[in-house]
Amino acid sequence: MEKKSTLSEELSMVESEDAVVQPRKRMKREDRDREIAAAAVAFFAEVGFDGDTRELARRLGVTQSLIFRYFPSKAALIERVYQEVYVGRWNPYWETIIADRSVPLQDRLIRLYKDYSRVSLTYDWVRIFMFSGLKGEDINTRYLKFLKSRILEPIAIEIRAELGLPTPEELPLKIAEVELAWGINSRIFYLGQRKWIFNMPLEMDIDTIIEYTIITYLSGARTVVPMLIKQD
Amino acid sequence: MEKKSTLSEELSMVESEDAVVQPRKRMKREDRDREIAAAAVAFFAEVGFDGDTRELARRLGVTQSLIFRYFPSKAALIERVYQEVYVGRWNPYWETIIADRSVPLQDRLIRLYKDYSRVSLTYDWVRIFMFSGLKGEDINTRYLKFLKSRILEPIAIEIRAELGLPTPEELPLKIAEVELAWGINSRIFYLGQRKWIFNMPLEMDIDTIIEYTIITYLSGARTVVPMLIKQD
DNA sequence: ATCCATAGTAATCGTTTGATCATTAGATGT
DNA sequence: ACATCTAATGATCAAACGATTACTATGGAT
Repeated sequence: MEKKSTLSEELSMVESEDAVVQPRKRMKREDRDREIAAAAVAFFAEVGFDGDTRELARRLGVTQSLIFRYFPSKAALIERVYQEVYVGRWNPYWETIIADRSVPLQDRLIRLYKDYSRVSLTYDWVRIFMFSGLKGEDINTRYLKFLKSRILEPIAIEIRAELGLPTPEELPLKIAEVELAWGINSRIFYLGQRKWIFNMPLEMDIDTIIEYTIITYLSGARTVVPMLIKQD
Repeated sequence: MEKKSTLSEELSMVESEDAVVQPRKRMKREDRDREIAAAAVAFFAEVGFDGDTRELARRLGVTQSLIFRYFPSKAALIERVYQEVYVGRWNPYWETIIADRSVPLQDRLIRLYKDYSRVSLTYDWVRIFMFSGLKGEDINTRYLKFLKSRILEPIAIEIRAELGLPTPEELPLKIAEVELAWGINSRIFYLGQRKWIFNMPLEMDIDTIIEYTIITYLSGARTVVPMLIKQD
Protein backbone atom coordinates (compact mmCIF):
# COMPACT_ATOMS: atom_id res chain seq x y z
CA MET A 1 0.00 0.00 0.00
CA GLU A 2 2.50 2.55 1.23
CA LYS A 3 4.91 3.94 -1.31
CA LYS A 4 7.41 6.72 -1.71
CA SER A 5 6.21 9.64 -3.79
CA THR A 6 8.15 11.21 -6.55
CA LEU A 7 8.18 14.96 -6.95
CA SER A 8 5.79 14.88 -9.85
CA GLU A 9 3.38 12.78 -7.87
CA GLU A 10 3.67 15.11 -4.95
CA LEU A 11 2.74 17.98 -7.20
CA SER A 12 -0.06 16.16 -8.90
CA MET A 13 -1.55 15.35 -5.52
CA VAL A 14 -1.53 18.95 -4.53
CA GLU A 15 -3.44 19.92 -7.60
CA SER A 16 -5.92 17.08 -7.60
CA GLU A 17 -9.00 17.75 -5.60
CA ASP A 18 -11.59 15.11 -4.83
CA ALA A 19 -10.17 12.10 -6.64
CA VAL A 20 -6.46 11.90 -6.16
CA VAL A 21 -4.97 11.31 -9.57
CA GLN A 22 -2.49 8.63 -8.82
CA PRO A 23 0.07 7.23 -11.20
CA ARG A 24 -0.75 3.89 -12.66
CA LYS A 25 -0.11 1.26 -10.02
CA ARG A 26 0.93 -2.15 -11.18
CA MET A 27 -0.15 -4.71 -8.61
CA LYS A 28 0.32 -8.43 -8.44
CA ARG A 29 -2.66 -10.15 -9.96
CA GLU A 30 -3.62 -11.84 -6.71
CA ASP A 31 -3.44 -8.66 -4.68
CA ARG A 32 -5.50 -6.66 -7.13
CA ASP A 33 -8.00 -9.47 -7.28
CA ARG A 34 -8.49 -9.33 -3.52
CA GLU A 35 -8.59 -5.55 -3.56
CA ILE A 36 -11.37 -5.49 -6.11
CA ALA A 37 -13.33 -8.18 -4.28
CA ALA A 38 -13.08 -6.31 -0.98
CA ALA A 39 -14.10 -3.03 -2.56
CA ALA A 40 -17.00 -4.75 -4.30
CA VAL A 41 -18.30 -6.06 -0.99
CA ALA A 42 -18.27 -2.57 0.53
CA PHE A 43 -19.64 -0.93 -2.59
CA PHE A 44 -22.51 -3.33 -3.27
CA ALA A 45 -23.36 -3.39 0.43
CA GLU A 46 -23.84 0.35 0.23
CA VAL A 47 -25.70 0.84 -3.04
CA GLY A 48 -26.98 -2.62 -3.91
CA PHE A 49 -26.11 -4.90 -6.78
CA ASP A 50 -27.40 -2.41 -9.31
CA GLY A 51 -24.46 -0.20 -8.45
CA ASP A 52 -22.50 0.46 -11.59
CA THR A 53 -19.01 -0.77 -12.26
CA ARG A 54 -17.75 2.67 -13.23
CA GLU A 55 -18.44 4.01 -9.76
CA LEU A 56 -16.82 0.95 -8.20
CA ALA A 57 -13.75 1.52 -10.37
CA ARG A 58 -13.67 5.16 -9.38
CA ARG A 59 -13.59 4.20 -5.71
CA LEU A 60 -10.79 1.78 -6.42
CA GLY A 61 -8.87 4.43 -8.32
CA VAL A 62 -8.69 2.31 -11.45
CA THR A 63 -10.46 2.26 -14.78
CA GLN A 64 -13.72 0.44 -15.27
CA SER A 65 -12.30 -1.87 -17.89
CA LEU A 66 -9.78 -3.22 -15.39
CA ILE A 67 -12.59 -4.81 -13.39
CA PHE A 68 -13.55 -6.82 -16.45
CA ARG A 69 -10.00 -8.03 -16.81
CA TYR A 70 -10.30 -9.62 -13.38
CA PHE A 71 -13.90 -10.77 -13.53
CA PRO A 72 -15.52 -11.97 -16.76
CA SER A 73 -18.82 -10.30 -15.92
CA LYS A 74 -20.53 -8.29 -13.25
CA ALA A 75 -22.45 -11.42 -12.27
CA ALA A 76 -19.17 -13.21 -11.62
CA LEU A 77 -18.02 -10.35 -9.42
CA ILE A 78 -21.25 -10.54 -7.45
CA GLU A 79 -20.78 -14.28 -7.08
CA ARG A 80 -17.38 -13.56 -5.60
CA VAL A 81 -18.95 -11.13 -3.16
CA TYR A 82 -21.27 -13.89 -1.98
CA GLN A 83 -18.31 -16.17 -1.40
CA GLU A 84 -16.51 -13.52 0.62
CA VAL A 85 -19.48 -12.76 2.80
CA TYR A 86 -21.36 -16.01 3.23
CA VAL A 87 -18.66 -18.65 3.05
CA GLY A 88 -15.70 -16.58 4.18
CA ARG A 89 -17.18 -15.30 7.39
CA TRP A 90 -18.66 -18.43 8.91
CA ASN A 91 -16.88 -19.48 12.06
CA PRO A 92 -17.11 -23.23 12.82
CA TYR A 93 -16.28 -22.44 16.43
CA TRP A 94 -19.87 -21.25 16.92
CA GLU A 95 -21.04 -24.80 16.43
CA THR A 96 -18.82 -26.06 19.20
CA ILE A 97 -19.76 -23.42 21.76
CA ILE A 98 -23.34 -24.59 21.86
CA ALA A 99 -22.63 -28.21 22.67
CA ASP A 100 -20.17 -27.61 25.51
CA ARG A 101 -22.22 -28.72 28.50
CA SER A 102 -19.46 -27.86 30.96
CA VAL A 103 -20.73 -24.29 30.64
CA PRO A 104 -24.25 -23.22 31.71
CA LEU A 105 -26.56 -22.96 28.69
CA GLN A 106 -27.33 -19.31 29.29
CA ASP A 107 -23.63 -18.44 29.22
CA ARG A 108 -23.10 -20.51 26.09
CA LEU A 109 -25.89 -18.77 24.22
CA ILE A 110 -24.75 -15.35 25.30
CA ARG A 111 -21.21 -16.11 24.20
CA LEU A 112 -22.39 -17.56 20.93
CA TYR A 113 -24.56 -14.64 19.96
CA LYS A 114 -22.15 -12.00 21.13
CA ASP A 115 -19.56 -13.58 18.93
CA TYR A 116 -21.92 -14.23 16.02
CA SER A 117 -23.05 -10.63 16.13
CA ARG A 118 -19.46 -9.48 15.59
CA VAL A 119 -19.69 -10.64 11.99
CA SER A 120 -23.38 -10.87 11.16
CA LEU A 121 -24.28 -7.47 12.59
CA THR A 122 -21.84 -5.52 10.46
CA TYR A 123 -22.88 -3.02 7.82
CA ASP A 124 -21.60 -5.13 4.95
CA TRP A 125 -23.04 -8.41 6.14
CA VAL A 126 -26.55 -7.25 6.97
CA ARG A 127 -26.99 -5.31 3.76
CA ILE A 128 -25.44 -7.88 1.41
CA PHE A 129 -27.66 -10.49 3.03
CA MET A 130 -30.78 -8.46 2.35
CA PHE A 131 -29.79 -7.36 -1.13
CA SER A 132 -29.04 -10.90 -2.22
CA GLY A 133 -32.21 -12.19 -0.60
CA LEU A 134 -34.35 -9.64 -2.39
CA LYS A 135 -32.60 -10.51 -5.61
CA GLY A 136 -33.88 -14.03 -5.17
CA GLU A 137 -30.47 -15.68 -4.85
CA ASP A 138 -30.75 -19.16 -3.41
CA ILE A 139 -27.55 -18.65 -1.44
CA ASN A 140 -29.64 -17.05 1.29
CA THR A 141 -31.87 -20.08 1.51
CA ARG A 142 -28.84 -22.36 1.62
CA TYR A 143 -27.24 -20.23 4.32
CA LEU A 144 -30.35 -20.26 6.48
CA LYS A 145 -30.77 -24.01 6.10
CA PHE A 146 -27.17 -24.38 7.18
CA LEU A 147 -27.75 -22.04 10.13
CA LYS A 148 -30.82 -24.03 11.11
CA SER A 149 -28.99 -27.34 11.20
CA ARG A 150 -25.78 -26.04 12.77
CA ILE A 151 -27.09 -23.51 15.27
CA LEU A 152 -30.85 -23.48 15.75
CA GLU A 153 -31.55 -27.20 16.07
CA PRO A 154 -28.57 -27.67 18.39
CA ILE A 155 -29.96 -24.86 20.55
CA ALA A 156 -33.33 -26.60 20.67
CA ILE A 157 -31.59 -29.80 21.73
CA GLU A 158 -29.68 -28.05 24.50
CA ILE A 159 -32.85 -26.46 25.80
CA ARG A 160 -34.35 -29.95 26.05
CA ALA A 161 -31.35 -31.07 28.08
CA GLU A 162 -31.45 -27.95 30.25
CA LEU A 163 -35.07 -28.57 31.16
CA GLY A 164 -34.56 -32.29 31.77
CA LEU A 165 -36.85 -33.21 28.89
CA PRO A 166 -36.54 -36.23 26.57
CA THR A 167 -33.67 -36.32 24.09
CA PRO A 168 -34.40 -35.92 20.36
CA GLU A 169 -33.77 -39.66 20.01
CA GLU A 170 -36.53 -40.39 22.50
CA LEU A 171 -38.85 -37.70 21.14
CA PRO A 172 -38.04 -35.93 17.85
CA LEU A 173 -37.72 -32.14 17.93
CA LYS A 174 -40.99 -30.36 17.33
CA ILE A 175 -41.05 -27.70 14.68
CA ALA A 176 -42.24 -25.28 17.32
CA GLU A 177 -39.09 -25.88 19.36
CA VAL A 178 -36.91 -24.92 16.43
CA GLU A 179 -39.17 -21.93 15.84
CA LEU A 180 -38.27 -20.80 19.32
CA ALA A 181 -34.61 -20.78 18.33
CA TRP A 182 -35.50 -18.88 15.16
CA GLY A 183 -36.92 -16.36 17.59
CA ILE A 184 -33.54 -15.68 19.17
CA ASN A 185 -31.95 -15.34 15.80
CA SER A 186 -34.54 -12.99 14.40
CA ARG A 187 -34.25 -10.79 17.45
CA ILE A 188 -30.51 -10.43 17.01
CA PHE A 189 -30.59 -10.00 13.24
CA TYR A 190 -33.23 -7.30 13.51
CA LEU A 191 -30.82 -5.25 15.61
CA GLY A 192 -28.56 -5.14 12.58
CA GLN A 193 -31.41 -4.13 10.34
CA ARG A 194 -32.41 -1.30 12.60
CA LYS A 195 -28.87 -0.04 12.74
CA TRP A 196 -27.68 -0.60 9.19
CA ILE A 197 -30.82 -0.47 7.08
CA PHE A 198 -33.56 1.46 8.84
CA ASN A 199 -31.33 4.10 10.37
CA MET A 200 -32.75 3.56 13.85
CA PRO A 201 -29.68 3.86 16.07
CA LEU A 202 -29.83 1.43 18.99
CA GLU A 203 -30.10 3.19 22.30
CA MET A 204 -28.50 0.32 24.17
CA ASP A 205 -25.29 -1.58 23.89
CA ILE A 206 -25.77 -4.57 21.58
CA ASP A 207 -24.07 -6.96 23.98
CA THR A 208 -26.44 -5.92 26.73
CA ILE A 209 -29.47 -6.44 24.50
CA ILE A 210 -28.14 -9.88 23.64
CA GLU A 211 -27.88 -10.74 27.33
CA TYR A 212 -31.47 -9.68 28.00
CA THR A 213 -32.64 -11.49 24.88
CA ILE A 214 -31.11 -14.79 25.92
CA ILE A 215 -32.41 -14.48 29.47
CA THR A 216 -35.88 -13.64 28.21
CA TYR A 217 -35.93 -16.53 25.77
CA LEU A 218 -34.66 -19.09 28.21
CA SER A 219 -37.19 -17.95 30.73
CA GLY A 220 -39.92 -18.16 28.11
CA ALA A 221 -38.68 -21.55 26.98
CA ARG A 222 -39.07 -22.94 30.48
CA THR A 223 -42.76 -22.15 30.24
CA VAL A 224 -43.44 -22.95 26.63
CA VAL A 225 -41.30 -25.94 25.69
CA PRO A 226 -42.69 -28.39 28.27
CA MET A 227 -46.14 -27.30 27.10
CA LEU A 228 -45.58 -27.74 23.38
CA ILE A 229 -43.78 -31.07 23.41
CA LYS A 230 -46.83 -32.62 25.05
CA GLN A 231 -48.87 -31.83 21.93
CA ASP A 232 -48.99 -33.80 18.67
CA MET B 1 -33.18 -21.11 -23.29
CA GLU B 2 -34.54 -23.09 -26.20
CA LYS B 3 -37.18 -25.66 -25.45
CA LYS B 4 -39.46 -27.94 -27.34
CA SER B 5 -43.08 -26.94 -27.29
CA THR B 6 -45.96 -29.28 -26.80
CA LEU B 7 -48.96 -29.04 -29.07
CA SER B 8 -51.08 -27.29 -26.47
CA GLU B 9 -48.34 -24.76 -25.82
CA GLU B 10 -47.93 -24.20 -29.51
CA LEU B 11 -51.63 -23.53 -29.82
CA SER B 12 -51.83 -21.30 -26.81
CA MET B 13 -48.86 -19.37 -28.13
CA VAL B 14 -50.64 -18.71 -31.35
CA GLU B 15 -53.45 -16.93 -29.60
CA SER B 16 -51.63 -15.12 -26.84
CA GLU B 17 -48.57 -13.86 -28.64
CA ASP B 18 -46.66 -12.63 -25.61
CA ALA B 19 -48.97 -9.84 -24.53
CA VAL B 20 -52.53 -10.12 -25.68
CA VAL B 21 -53.10 -7.23 -28.03
CA GLN B 22 -56.03 -5.47 -26.50
CA PRO B 23 -57.94 -2.60 -28.01
CA ARG B 24 -57.03 0.75 -26.56
CA LYS B 25 -58.96 1.24 -23.37
CA ARG B 26 -59.86 4.74 -22.35
CA MET B 27 -60.19 4.90 -18.60
CA LYS B 28 -61.20 7.68 -16.29
CA ARG B 29 -58.15 9.53 -15.08
CA GLU B 30 -58.73 8.62 -11.46
CA ASP B 31 -59.19 4.93 -12.19
CA ARG B 32 -56.08 4.67 -14.33
CA ASP B 33 -54.15 6.55 -11.70
CA ARG B 34 -55.09 4.00 -9.08
CA GLU B 35 -54.44 1.13 -11.47
CA ILE B 36 -50.92 2.31 -12.19
CA ALA B 37 -50.22 2.90 -8.50
CA ALA B 38 -51.43 -0.58 -7.57
CA ALA B 39 -49.43 -2.21 -10.33
CA ALA B 40 -46.38 -0.21 -9.30
CA VAL B 41 -46.64 -1.52 -5.74
CA ALA B 42 -46.73 -5.12 -6.95
CA PHE B 43 -44.05 -4.57 -9.56
CA PHE B 44 -41.53 -2.73 -7.41
CA ALA B 45 -42.17 -5.17 -4.55
CA GLU B 46 -41.10 -7.95 -6.88
CA VAL B 47 -38.09 -6.49 -8.69
CA GLY B 48 -37.11 -3.51 -6.57
CA PHE B 49 -37.15 0.17 -7.38
CA ASP B 50 -34.64 -0.27 -10.16
CA GLY B 51 -37.33 -2.08 -12.12
CA ASP B 52 -37.82 -0.28 -15.41
CA THR B 53 -40.92 1.56 -16.39
CA ARG B 54 -41.19 -0.25 -19.73
CA GLU B 55 -41.70 -3.58 -17.98
CA LEU B 56 -44.21 -2.01 -15.61
CA ALA B 57 -46.10 -0.62 -18.60
CA ARG B 58 -46.04 -4.01 -20.30
CA ARG B 59 -47.64 -5.60 -17.25
CA LEU B 60 -50.29 -2.91 -17.25
CA GLY B 61 -50.95 -3.44 -20.93
CA VAL B 62 -50.21 0.19 -21.76
CA THR B 63 -47.33 2.09 -23.30
CA GLN B 64 -44.44 3.30 -21.21
CA SER B 65 -45.10 6.91 -22.05
CA LEU B 66 -48.52 6.71 -20.45
CA ILE B 67 -46.98 6.24 -17.04
CA PHE B 68 -45.23 9.58 -17.46
CA ARG B 69 -48.52 11.22 -18.29
CA TYR B 70 -49.76 10.21 -14.84
CA PHE B 71 -46.59 10.67 -12.85
CA PRO B 72 -44.07 13.43 -13.61
CA SER B 73 -41.12 11.14 -12.88
CA LYS B 74 -40.27 7.68 -11.71
CA ALA B 75 -39.34 9.15 -8.34
CA ALA B 76 -42.85 10.55 -8.00
CA LEU B 77 -44.31 7.14 -8.77
CA ILE B 78 -42.14 5.57 -6.10
CA GLU B 79 -43.25 8.24 -3.65
CA ARG B 80 -46.83 7.24 -4.42
CA VAL B 81 -45.95 3.61 -3.73
CA TYR B 82 -44.70 4.62 -0.28
CA GLN B 83 -47.94 6.40 0.42
CA GLU B 84 -49.99 3.36 -0.59
CA VAL B 85 -47.97 0.97 1.52
CA TYR B 86 -46.91 2.91 4.61
CA VAL B 87 -49.68 5.39 5.13
CA GLY B 88 -52.52 3.55 3.45
CA ARG B 89 -52.21 0.33 5.36
CA TRP B 90 -51.88 1.52 8.92
CA ASN B 91 -54.87 0.59 11.04
CA PRO B 92 -55.46 2.92 14.03
CA TYR B 93 -57.50 0.15 15.63
CA TRP B 94 -54.23 -1.57 16.57
CA GLU B 95 -53.48 1.27 18.95
CA THR B 96 -56.75 0.80 20.78
CA ILE B 97 -56.49 -2.98 21.18
CA ILE B 98 -53.40 -2.67 23.37
CA ALA B 99 -54.89 -0.32 25.93
CA ASP B 100 -58.13 -2.22 26.53
CA ARG B 101 -57.55 -3.58 30.03
CA SER B 102 -60.87 -5.38 30.10
CA VAL B 103 -59.10 -8.07 28.10
CA PRO B 104 -56.12 -10.08 29.47
CA LEU B 105 -52.84 -8.71 28.15
CA GLN B 106 -51.84 -11.97 26.54
CA ASP B 107 -55.06 -12.04 24.52
CA ARG B 108 -54.65 -8.41 23.52
CA LEU B 109 -51.14 -8.95 22.23
CA ILE B 110 -52.11 -12.06 20.33
CA ARG B 111 -55.04 -10.27 18.73
CA LEU B 112 -52.92 -7.26 17.91
CA TYR B 113 -50.15 -9.18 16.22
CA LYS B 114 -52.42 -11.59 14.41
CA ASP B 115 -54.19 -8.61 12.94
CA TYR B 116 -51.02 -6.62 12.31
CA SER B 117 -49.49 -9.59 10.52
CA ARG B 118 -52.40 -9.61 8.06
CA VAL B 119 -50.99 -6.48 6.46
CA SER B 120 -47.33 -6.32 7.43
CA LEU B 121 -46.57 -9.92 6.58
CA THR B 122 -47.71 -9.70 2.98
CA TYR B 123 -45.38 -10.08 0.01
CA ASP B 124 -45.78 -6.48 -1.07
CA TRP B 125 -45.37 -4.95 2.36
CA VAL B 126 -42.32 -6.86 3.53
CA ARG B 127 -40.41 -6.38 0.30
CA ILE B 128 -41.30 -2.72 -0.24
CA PHE B 129 -40.27 -2.07 3.35
CA MET B 130 -36.86 -3.64 2.81
CA PHE B 131 -36.30 -2.11 -0.61
CA SER B 132 -37.08 1.37 0.62
CA GLY B 133 -34.99 0.86 3.73
CA LEU B 134 -31.98 -0.25 1.73
CA LYS B 135 -32.48 2.71 -0.56
CA GLY B 136 -31.99 4.93 2.46
CA GLU B 137 -35.45 6.47 2.41
CA ASP B 138 -36.27 8.15 5.69
CA ILE B 139 -39.87 6.98 5.48
CA ASN B 140 -38.76 3.72 7.09
CA THR B 141 -37.24 5.58 10.01
CA ARG B 142 -40.37 7.67 10.38
CA TYR B 143 -42.57 4.57 10.23
CA LEU B 144 -40.55 2.79 12.89
CA LYS B 145 -40.56 5.81 15.18
CA PHE B 146 -44.32 5.92 14.77
CA LEU B 147 -44.56 2.20 15.50
CA LYS B 148 -42.42 2.64 18.58
CA SER B 149 -44.60 5.37 20.05
CA ARG B 150 -47.95 3.85 19.06
CA ILE B 151 -47.33 0.15 19.65
CA LEU B 152 -44.07 -0.72 21.38
CA GLU B 153 -44.08 1.81 24.22
CA PRO B 154 -47.76 1.11 24.95
CA ILE B 155 -46.90 -2.58 25.16
CA ALA B 156 -44.11 -1.83 27.63
CA ILE B 157 -46.57 0.19 29.70
CA GLU B 158 -49.11 -2.62 29.73
CA ILE B 159 -46.47 -5.11 30.82
CA ARG B 160 -45.71 -2.84 33.76
CA ALA B 161 -49.38 -2.84 34.70
CA GLU B 162 -49.65 -6.59 34.22
CA LEU B 163 -46.78 -7.22 36.61
CA GLY B 164 -48.03 -4.72 39.17
CA LEU B 165 -44.99 -2.50 38.68
CA PRO B 166 -44.82 1.31 38.93
CA THR B 167 -46.52 3.36 36.20
CA PRO B 168 -44.37 5.33 33.72
CA GLU B 169 -45.35 8.48 35.61
CA GLU B 170 -43.87 7.05 38.79
CA LEU B 171 -40.86 5.53 37.05
CA PRO B 172 -40.09 6.38 33.41
CA LEU B 173 -39.87 3.49 30.95
CA LYS B 174 -36.40 2.05 30.67
CA ILE B 175 -34.94 1.71 27.21
CA ALA B 176 -34.51 -1.99 27.92
CA GLU B 177 -38.25 -2.37 28.47
CA VAL B 178 -38.99 -0.93 25.07
CA GLU B 179 -36.28 -3.15 23.62
CA LEU B 180 -38.27 -6.09 24.91
CA ALA B 181 -41.22 -4.94 22.84
CA TRP B 182 -38.93 -4.50 19.83
CA GLY B 183 -38.21 -8.15 20.39
CA ILE B 184 -41.80 -9.19 19.75
CA ASN B 185 -41.94 -7.09 16.67
CA SER B 186 -38.69 -8.35 15.22
CA ARG B 187 -39.79 -11.92 15.77
CA ILE B 188 -42.99 -11.36 13.80
CA PHE B 189 -41.43 -9.31 11.03
CA TYR B 190 -38.73 -11.92 10.50
CA LEU B 191 -41.43 -14.46 9.70
CA GLY B 192 -42.34 -12.31 6.73
CA GLN B 193 -38.73 -12.06 5.67
CA ARG B 194 -38.26 -15.80 5.77
CA LYS B 195 -41.36 -16.34 3.71
CA TRP B 196 -41.18 -13.49 1.20
CA ILE B 197 -37.49 -12.69 0.92
CA PHE B 198 -35.39 -15.69 1.92
CA ASN B 199 -37.64 -18.32 0.43
CA MET B 200 -37.74 -20.34 3.64
CA PRO B 201 -41.35 -21.53 3.80
CA LEU B 202 -42.66 -21.55 7.36
CA GLU B 203 -43.41 -25.02 8.58
CA MET B 204 -45.99 -23.80 11.05
CA ASP B 205 -49.10 -21.71 10.86
CA ILE B 206 -48.22 -18.04 11.38
CA ASP B 207 -51.02 -17.51 13.87
CA THR B 208 -49.74 -20.40 15.97
CA ILE B 209 -46.21 -19.01 15.93
CA ILE B 210 -47.59 -15.66 17.03
CA GLU B 211 -49.34 -17.30 19.97
CA TYR B 212 -46.16 -19.04 21.10
CA THR B 213 -44.17 -15.86 20.60
CA ILE B 214 -46.44 -13.81 22.83
CA ILE B 215 -46.55 -16.48 25.50
CA THR B 216 -42.78 -16.80 25.44
CA TYR B 217 -42.23 -13.07 25.66
CA LEU B 218 -44.69 -12.50 28.44
CA SER B 219 -43.16 -15.34 30.37
CA GLY B 220 -39.71 -13.90 29.79
CA ALA B 221 -40.89 -10.42 30.70
CA ARG B 222 -42.07 -11.65 34.08
CA THR B 223 -38.49 -12.65 34.82
CA VAL B 224 -36.62 -9.83 33.15
CA VAL B 225 -38.65 -6.65 33.62
CA PRO B 226 -38.70 -6.62 37.44
CA MET B 227 -34.96 -7.20 37.26
CA LEU B 228 -34.11 -4.44 34.84
CA ILE B 229 -36.24 -1.67 36.28
CA LYS B 230 -34.28 -1.96 39.52
CA GLN B 231 -31.14 -0.88 37.69
CA ASP B 232 -30.10 2.63 36.82
C1' DA C 1 -74.35 12.67 -36.25
C1' DT C 2 -70.84 15.73 -35.00
C1' DC C 3 -67.62 18.06 -32.02
C1' DC C 4 -63.79 18.20 -28.95
C1' DA C 5 -61.40 17.54 -24.59
C1' DT C 6 -58.18 14.43 -23.36
C1' DA C 7 -56.68 9.40 -22.72
C1' DG C 8 -53.44 6.96 -25.02
C1' DT C 9 -49.75 5.92 -28.59
C1' DA C 10 -45.40 5.84 -31.51
C1' DA C 11 -41.21 7.63 -32.29
C1' DT C 12 -37.21 9.46 -30.56
C1' DC C 13 -33.62 11.85 -27.66
C1' DG C 14 -29.78 11.92 -24.39
C1' DT C 15 -27.63 9.16 -20.80
C1' DT C 16 -26.14 5.39 -18.50
C1' DT C 17 -24.20 0.91 -18.28
C1' DG C 18 -22.03 -3.76 -19.14
C1' DA C 19 -18.65 -5.32 -22.01
C1' DT C 20 -14.74 -5.41 -25.70
C1' DC C 21 -10.26 -4.43 -27.76
C1' DA C 22 -6.27 -2.21 -29.43
C1' DT C 23 -2.70 0.35 -27.16
C1' DT C 24 0.42 1.93 -23.32
C1' DA C 25 3.54 1.55 -19.56
C1' DG C 26 5.44 -0.50 -15.14
C1' DA C 27 8.03 -4.12 -12.94
C1' DT C 28 11.16 -8.16 -13.32
C1' DG C 29 15.06 -11.01 -14.97
C1' DT C 30 19.25 -10.94 -17.55
C1' DA D 1 20.34 -0.86 -19.79
C1' DC D 2 17.52 -3.52 -22.37
C1' DA D 3 13.90 -6.86 -23.49
C1' DT D 4 9.79 -9.02 -22.15
C1' DC D 5 5.58 -10.05 -19.96
C1' DT D 6 1.35 -8.45 -18.63
C1' DA D 7 -1.17 -5.01 -15.60
C1' DA D 8 -3.64 -1.16 -16.71
C1' DT D 9 -5.62 2.33 -19.75
C1' DG D 10 -8.69 4.85 -23.14
C1' DA D 11 -11.77 4.74 -26.65
C1' DT D 12 -15.88 2.73 -28.19
C1' DC D 13 -20.01 -0.30 -29.00
C1' DA D 14 -24.71 -1.82 -28.32
C1' DA D 15 -28.43 -2.29 -25.42
C1' DA D 16 -31.30 -0.36 -21.80
C1' DC D 17 -33.58 3.25 -19.62
C1' DG D 18 -35.97 7.75 -18.11
C1' DA D 19 -38.15 11.25 -20.23
C1' DT D 20 -40.23 14.29 -24.09
C1' DT D 21 -43.10 15.45 -27.97
C1' DA D 22 -45.98 15.31 -31.88
C1' DC D 23 -49.68 12.73 -33.19
C1' DT D 24 -54.08 9.53 -32.83
C1' DA D 25 -58.56 8.07 -31.47
C1' DT D 26 -62.14 7.42 -27.90
C1' DG D 27 -66.42 8.55 -25.68
C1' DG D 28 -69.49 11.96 -23.53
C1' DA D 29 -71.97 16.39 -24.50
C1' DT D 30 -74.56 18.91 -27.72
